[in-house]
Amino acid sequence: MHARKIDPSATQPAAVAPTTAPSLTEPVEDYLKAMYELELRYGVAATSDVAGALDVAPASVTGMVRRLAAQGYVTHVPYRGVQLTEAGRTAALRTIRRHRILESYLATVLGFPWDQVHAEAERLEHAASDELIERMAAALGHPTSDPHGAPIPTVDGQVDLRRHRRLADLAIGERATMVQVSDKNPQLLRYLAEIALQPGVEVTLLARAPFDGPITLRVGDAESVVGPTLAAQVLVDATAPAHASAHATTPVSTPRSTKGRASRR
Amino acid sequence: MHARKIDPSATQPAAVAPTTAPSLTEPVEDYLKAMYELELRYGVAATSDVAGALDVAPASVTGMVRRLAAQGYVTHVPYRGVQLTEAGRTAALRTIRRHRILESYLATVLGFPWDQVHAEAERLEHAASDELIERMAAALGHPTSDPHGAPIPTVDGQVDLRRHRRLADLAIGERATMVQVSDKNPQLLRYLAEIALQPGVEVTLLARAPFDGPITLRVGDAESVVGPTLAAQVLVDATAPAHASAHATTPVSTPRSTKGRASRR
DNA sequence: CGAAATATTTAGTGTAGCCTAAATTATTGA
DNA sequence: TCAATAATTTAGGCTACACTAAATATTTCG
Repeated sequence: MHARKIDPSATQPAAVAPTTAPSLTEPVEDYLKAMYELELRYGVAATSDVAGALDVAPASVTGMVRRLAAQGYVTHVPYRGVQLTEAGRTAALRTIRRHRILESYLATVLGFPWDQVHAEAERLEHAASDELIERMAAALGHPTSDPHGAPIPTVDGQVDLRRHRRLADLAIGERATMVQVSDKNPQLLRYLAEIALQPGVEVTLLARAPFDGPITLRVGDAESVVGPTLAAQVLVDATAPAHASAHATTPVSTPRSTKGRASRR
Repeated sequence: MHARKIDPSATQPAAVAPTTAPSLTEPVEDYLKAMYELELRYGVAATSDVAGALDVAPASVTGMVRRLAAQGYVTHVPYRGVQLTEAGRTAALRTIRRHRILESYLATVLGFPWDQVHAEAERLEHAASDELIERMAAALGHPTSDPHGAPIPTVDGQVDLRRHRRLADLAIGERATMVQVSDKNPQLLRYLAEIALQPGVEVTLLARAPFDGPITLRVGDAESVVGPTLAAQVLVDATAPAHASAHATTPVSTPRSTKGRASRR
């Protein structure tokens, strides 16, 4: 072979893309996860929303965003919010996968009540190795959703992004299957467990009092009356065939260009 | 009630002793654990030994020791080493309990090979809640030793401190039960697994070549020849009655005043 | 015993993340 | 439209934990 011209810009070590996972710090993983979730909901992650989600001062978010942008995990237009890059999204989904598998394992295998698994997974998600996570997933038969019904991203970053209807929006007399609720409010979760309103369960909206009044439900065989705030947080799907637990294999995709999403104020 | 004089030094919040576990940082837990183990072996933890155990510079240890002493976890005589206080020992034993229960759980329930559990437990021990640890312990039937034979401290800080003989020190023809080996050397552990030399197994020392030469063993039904370095790391007990696995209930105690222990150089 | 070797501590730095207060930019509504 | 309000960033600090280099104490050994 003959000599080749060498691009001088290539003589420096050139920041080779690491083939191994770069091992992010705990705060970094938390920021990326929070930003992913905000971006999913609002199209963009606002500084104050991130601050609220992580319970830190807005100024701290600005500082972290600077670091994350320098490392290529986010793009940032000052005063305009943050968007994850591909690398950022990948990292966020990895953390979310760990979190949800941990939640599932803690609830299913170790018998944790479903209102406690979030807090526990929140800490373990930063410490568990990939091997541990995959062993847990295998022990569970590779679940596709966590105890609260949230979809578990695959190892290669695919997530079920289907949106669900809110229980609050059912028509009177309409029947549906409860599919999901946020894992972040233990009191709410305890109450839902009490009235047996959990993923996979059949619900019928029996009545809705006017002026945002209480909503009467049939849950399984029992009746419950709940407030509109609760009903807005519970997601449901039109009642499908039979099998109640894990979602069957269904269309799945990664959120690509999110541009042109609804902005929010 | 009448007016009282107020001690001005008491007007600041006064650093009330926390009744809940103070939640130590990860580095602090690591330092205390390392110091506990060094103190057990040598009576006192030398700065350079701590540095070696944690793979940090000696100067970093001095800095941390200052902080730990200020918080009451250790006492420090400059140039003379460190001793854990009661609080320090309690914290260290808590971390060690977590570590060993995690190792047991990972090996027994999740099928991790015994040479991998140390590294995994090393990270999880800082993140797992007490509740998780106790649920794991319960799932295992409250084991008293980990996969490498190390005794698991009880919740209230009791540990089995019995010393064991080294395999290397058996007399020729003597038979014993393998009881323990350090969890820190994966290669050694893989090799021991290969020759089936694991806790609970019967060993007989068949021959010892002179000048620190190789040692011939019968392990179960097979014969193996091992070096003296390996044989010095494996701990054994005079072969007892029958049951091979976990130690039965046996005298247990906390290391109290360790003063007057052998100093080491 | 005293010099060389070894262990330890001090001094001076650096980085990641967090904070508050003050400045700046964007948004809203009268 | 523009002033008030809200959101964001800048400026300046702080703490924990690490490092290197230099100073000091201890131990060992000729």
